[in-house]
Order: sequence, then structure tokens, then C-alpha cells
Amino acid sequence: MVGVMQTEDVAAGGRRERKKRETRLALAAAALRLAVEKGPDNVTVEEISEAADVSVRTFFNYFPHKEHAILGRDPEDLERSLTRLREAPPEQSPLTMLRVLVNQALADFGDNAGDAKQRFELIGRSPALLAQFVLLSAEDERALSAALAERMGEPPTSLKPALLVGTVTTAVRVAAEKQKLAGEHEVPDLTALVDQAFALLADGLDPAYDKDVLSRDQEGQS
Amino acid sequence: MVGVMQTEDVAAGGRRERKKRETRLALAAAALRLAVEKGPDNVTVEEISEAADVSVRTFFNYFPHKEHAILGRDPEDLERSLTRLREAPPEQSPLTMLRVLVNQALADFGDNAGDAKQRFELIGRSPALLAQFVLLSAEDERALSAALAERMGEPPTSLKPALLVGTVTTAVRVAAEKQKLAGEHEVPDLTALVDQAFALLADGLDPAYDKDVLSRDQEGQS
DNA sequence: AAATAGTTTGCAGTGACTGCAAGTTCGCGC
DNA sequence: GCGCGAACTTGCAGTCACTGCAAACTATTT
Repeated sequence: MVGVMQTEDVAAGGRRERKKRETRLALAAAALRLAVEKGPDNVTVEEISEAADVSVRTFFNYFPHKEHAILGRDPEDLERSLTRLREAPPEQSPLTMLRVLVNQALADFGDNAGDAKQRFELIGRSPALLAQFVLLSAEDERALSAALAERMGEPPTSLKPALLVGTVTTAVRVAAEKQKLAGEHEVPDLTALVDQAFALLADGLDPAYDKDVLSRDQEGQS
Repeated sequence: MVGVMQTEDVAAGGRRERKKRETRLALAAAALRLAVEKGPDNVTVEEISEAADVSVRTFFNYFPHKEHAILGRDPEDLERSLTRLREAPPEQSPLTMLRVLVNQALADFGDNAGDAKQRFELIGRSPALLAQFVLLSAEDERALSAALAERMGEPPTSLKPALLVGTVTTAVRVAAEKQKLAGEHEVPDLTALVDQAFALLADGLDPAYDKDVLSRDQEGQS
């Protein structure tokens, strides 16, 4: 039952709670620092625990994987996005609202400058980290889809909200990849790329799409 | 230099090549069977190796992870899709062609009935498998994006081809998820869901998108 | 048949992660 | 302040994934 106890709010009172939060933070910080210093795949849990001055066993009381500690995700980030989504002006169309959401998220991202960017870098360098990141993101996506469905007044089984969240995520991801790929020269500015992607999503990716191809093309099997 | 030697074609001659292919196949088959029988997370490499009658060490000469063996991906699948993409009728618009591609892939999927479906099931039950699957898919996506960019006569840095491939992948994924979620009753047919998703992508996800929100909304920072 | 190159295997080692049980600390009512 | 139970930490033992290395084996070539 470890970790189940209902901690009511963020700044809960007792010394216990405080210490817990400090330990978790110390572990995440140590994990991130060491990952940056030695490369994400050359860090051992032992080192991290040592740096945070707890036992290895305790490390695993806080994080299920080494990767979770390095990613050090703040559950508040998702909460904030969900709140923003729910409180967005009702007259905004879904994609418009998502554009604002993304922009706010990117702004947050730029704020806590060090950590987020370093983590982002690391993710690009370690498949293990990427894998965990994707898994966590998938959960977020589900939550966002559900919230969006509600906002749009659609049943949770509806395709459209999920598709919107999914494609928007993809758009941001692709934009980020392209920017990284472009390297140093000609830095095209993430916001501009994301704008471009959103515009494409909004207007349609392919005006010439022939929705009846399949009725005609029944012989194309290998 | 293990595994570097240039094996010319699929059905290469020597007994050596044949045995190698057999061993790989036996391992993948055993891995899949055991994963289905005992649950994907309760299989050990030792069991798999035993079932395929090779040493554990040999297992790792064939697969980098347990998960790779279970997923048992055939590199030919990607090749086939790439070929199809390149040989598609040039008059087909990108999304139209991708729709055909997806349909062919799904048809293949239905063909080798057992394996693909079982693997798909497993992926849904094991985060570790899902993670590896996503990683492999990401590689495929990159290859497909590059091929599509070429077909569209765009530079490989161009956003649009990558966005197309990414969103289409997302569309299929979302459709599959929704179908699974719908459960037994009212099975909405994957093809229909995919059609719906493609139509949305083609026509635009949100006709009311306001591409100038950001210019106006500059005060929405946490 | 001997040389050669490719493959298998055992062995030893590192490191992630888990359950368990004993010890420590904290919060709380008395 | 005391003591008690709950929460937390820790060490220990154990399982399992995965790696490098070197010896043994086997197919292929000459």
C-alpha cells in the first residue's frame, strides 16, 4: 500500500510530508544532474540514491524506474493543462483552444528553463527515456481527450476529440523534430512551425483526397 | 562484426543461412507462444531459449531485448509499404495514397491471422511491449516520411510529409483504440472508423480554427 | 585436410527491480 | 512526556535482463 495514502493538498502540514517531498525532489534532481553529466544510460540507481543520500531501496519506494526519476514529471503540468482546457472561452473552436493550450505549455516549458530543456535533450539521446516518456504522454493524451470530449459535448467514445488531441500532439512532435533536425543554421522558430502545422490540420491536409478510392481499388493486394 | 556480413537475398544458399533463419523464427515463435500463454510479463528469456533449444546467450545474439523477440517484427513489412508508396499511381494525392497503403497494411494484417493479432493483443497488455513497439514504429515513420517527401517532390526537411505520415499513424491508432474500447457490442468496423478519421484529416479538423488567436491572446500565462 | 570465418555457448559480472522483515521516525491521544 | 500504531527507511536475499570475453564448434573455402 505504499504511496496510496490520501495526501490532501500540495502543501500538507506535517514534517513527514515535507521530508517526503524533499526526498522525491532530491532524487529527481540528482537523477537529472547525473544523467546530464554522465549520459542518460551511464547512470546507476546507486549513484542517484547516493547523491540524494538515501538507500537504493528507498529510491524504488519513490520511483518505479530509473527513467521516472530522470523525467521527474510533475503531475501538476497535466492538471494545469486540463484546467486551462476546461476554463477556456467557450466560443473558441476546439483547435483554436488547443493552439492556445500548446502555446501556454510551450511558454511554461521555456520558463523553468533548465530542467525541462535538459530533459528534452536527454529524451532525444536515450531510447529508454523516450520509451517511458511516450508511455507517460499516452496517459496524458487520454485525459486530455476525455476532457475535450466533454467540452465538445461529445460522448467519450467519439472519434473526433481523440483525433484532435492525437494529431495536435503529433503536430507538436513533428515540429519539434524538424526544428532539431534543422540544427543550428536557419533556426525556423518552433512557434512558426507549430503555426504552420496547425494551419494544415485546420484547413485539411489534402484537399484532393479521394474518399472513394477504396471502392475502386480492390485489387491492390501483394 | 556480428551480423554485418552482406547476406545478398532472402533465400540465400548455405545451410548456415537457413539454420540462422530457422533459429530466429523458432525464437520468435516460442517467445510469442509463451507470452500469450503465461502473460507477456511472466516470460523469461531462459524459457524462450529453452523452448527454441538454444542457450540464453544465443538468444541475445538474435534479439537485443526480450520484447523484440515477442514483437518479432518482419523488416519486410516496412519494405513492402515503402515499395507500395513509391509505386503508387502518381496521380493519387498523398492522403489518398496513404489511405490505400493503410488499407493494404490492414489487409496483410488480417491475412497472417494468428500472429499479428496476438501480438497486437499483447501490446495492449504490457507497457514494456508497447514501449518497444512505439520505438520501432517511430523508425518506420521516419522512413515513410522520407519516402513520401521524395514522392511529393519536397525537401526532406519539409513539414508536410512528416505531418501527413504522423497524423495518419495517429488516425489509425486512435481508430484502433476506439474500436477496442467499444468492446464487443456494436463493433464499428475498423475500416469505417479509419475512413471517418481520414475524411476529417482531409477536410480539416476544424473549419472554425482561428489562426490569429495568438496575436490577440498574449496574456494567458500561468 | 587444413585454414578460415561465422556461430554457439558458458562464465563471470553488472545492474535493475522486488518482497520481506527488522529497525526507525512521526503523529497523536493520553 | 509516554506509548502506540502507522508511515517510512533500510538491508538482505533473490530473480532476471543483458554484456563482454574466450573457448569450442561448425560450415565454407581452398
